[in-house]
Amino acid sequence: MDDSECRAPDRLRALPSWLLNQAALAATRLVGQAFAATAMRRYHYSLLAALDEVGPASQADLSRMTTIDRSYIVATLNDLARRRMVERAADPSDRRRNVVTITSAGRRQLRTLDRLVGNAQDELLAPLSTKDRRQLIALLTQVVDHHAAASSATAGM
Amino acid sequence: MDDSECRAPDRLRALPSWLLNQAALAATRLVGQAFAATAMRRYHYSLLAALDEVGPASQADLSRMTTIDRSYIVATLNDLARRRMVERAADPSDRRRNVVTITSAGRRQLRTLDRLVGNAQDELLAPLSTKDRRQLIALLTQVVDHHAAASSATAGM
DNA sequence: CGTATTTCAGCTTCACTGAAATTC
DNA sequence: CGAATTTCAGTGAAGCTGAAATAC
Repeated sequence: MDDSECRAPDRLRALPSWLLNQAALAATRLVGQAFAATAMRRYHYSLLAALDEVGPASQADLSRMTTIDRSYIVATLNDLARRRMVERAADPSDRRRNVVTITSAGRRQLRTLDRLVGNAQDELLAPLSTKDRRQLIALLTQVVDHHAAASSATAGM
Repeated sequence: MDDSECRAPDRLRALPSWLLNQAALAATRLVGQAFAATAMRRYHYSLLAALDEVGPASQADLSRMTTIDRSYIVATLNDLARRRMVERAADPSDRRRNVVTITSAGRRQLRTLDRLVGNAQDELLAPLSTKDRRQLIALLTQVVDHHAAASSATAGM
């Protein structure tokens, strides 16, 4: 039983879309393992990080910032509110909106998650040099920004 | 309504795992749109490509090659067999195994999908120069191979 | 009026687990 | 006996749609 069946076909290995999906899968697994002990998932982290960085925000804004679907925002904020990591209040200036605010417990949890996420990034990029890591980040950022701009343009039509 | 809510927080934008997930999402969307008219999904393509490249194979081998879960291999091959794009036969030398073979209809479909996938790659990497595309592929390949080796090592324990 | 926000219900893809039946 | 293969049942995360209620 050699490893001839263990390497992906070159047809797939040459595809950027396949490579991206495989790499993203590895990333998701590593972050998931790092978070396992905290009973938090990536979406919890994304929302806490966004709220910590931009301050109180509406759920629609959070959805646009993080690209997390509006329906998943609701469910994830329910989790975070139950654990007293965020607070929801009606926006007095626009009563359709909720103003979501991170609590000090949320900030404390965020610091823990920051550390766990950082370790997972190191594992993820273990085979790359510091220079290669920067290069990968720069290339991915170009791709992501390009398609974020494209999708927000089509969303407005 | 400026775009202050439309850009992801720097905390997330700096994370390789976040960038990979966002880029993989764009890739999945583009390939999905390209395949929409064919009623085929990415997994159908992966299996057809693998069978075309390595010849007849067992389902377990296909699973290891493509990293598609064994249970999903069954379902996807059912689809492909119903459309006469693959054939399943018992392996006379090991009656636990099925030998899966691509048909000429499968090869014909594969050529169509190859073209659609190629176009999607071009859209995906549109913001990058030819040199940058090669660089991105090389970096992703290093990451993917590293974690493929790691997971096949732990799988054997 | 149309549009935006929150929320809920539901659908699909897909990663993963467990277990049964069969064969090696 | 243990181990591998195929298959099925089921779980959960996550992307996406549609619609209702409310407010702008």
